[in-house]
Amino acid sequence: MSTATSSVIPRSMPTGQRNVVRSNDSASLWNCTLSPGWTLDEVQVLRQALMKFGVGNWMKIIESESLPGKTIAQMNLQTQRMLGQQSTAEFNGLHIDTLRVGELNSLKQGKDIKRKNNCIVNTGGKLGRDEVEQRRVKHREMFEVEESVWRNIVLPRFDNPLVVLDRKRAELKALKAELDDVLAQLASAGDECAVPAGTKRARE
DNA sequence: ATTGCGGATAACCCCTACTA
DNA sequence: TAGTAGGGGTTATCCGCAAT
Repeated sequence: MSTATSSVIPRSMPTGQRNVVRSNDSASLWNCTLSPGWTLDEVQVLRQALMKFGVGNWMKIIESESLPGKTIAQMNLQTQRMLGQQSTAEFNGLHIDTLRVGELNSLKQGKDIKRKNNCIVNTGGKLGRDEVEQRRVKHREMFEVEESVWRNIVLPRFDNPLVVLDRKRAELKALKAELDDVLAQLASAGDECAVPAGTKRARE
């Protein structure tokens, strides 16, 4: 079979020669289902949340209930992916568009640029507090969006699936109790209406 | 031309140590 | 306690190549 092309783009390799689906490609996450972890919508919500609350303010994002079920660790990892670098401290508290930083990081080349999963990782020693602060000031000048913009960002709110599950369990428990009550009433009513066996047989 | 296999690579997430 | 940095395991996907 000639190499079949498809509009489906592999998520795991967004660029390159192999962005086609061949007949012998297995049914897999990228051509059948969403990958586990993050959906595109969730990534966009996180991007908006970081812009609104600032990088690193995970508790505010959790309290906003815009990303139910996501842990701080998951959000931090996804932020690293969007920024294109592992170290996020230098963006802490900044209201930035993380994908804009990520685009610039993706263009960086050089022998001192070490990447892991497309994220630039630290190769030198850990940055000192002063250097982190210097970088933060620089990033604020370069990337921070205007306050009037991030203040007006409205995040979607979703029910926490765990809360919904608990609510449904409580509902189920109440319904079972109600059912038991009704059955007990029926049994009680049945006893009261019960016709002596002999009488019934005589009527038949 | 098509199919199947297997090594290489990427994506995702967990875990732990550490810091403030 | 919250957050950061980094290592590493698991799984999916890519892609070359041999066989049919």
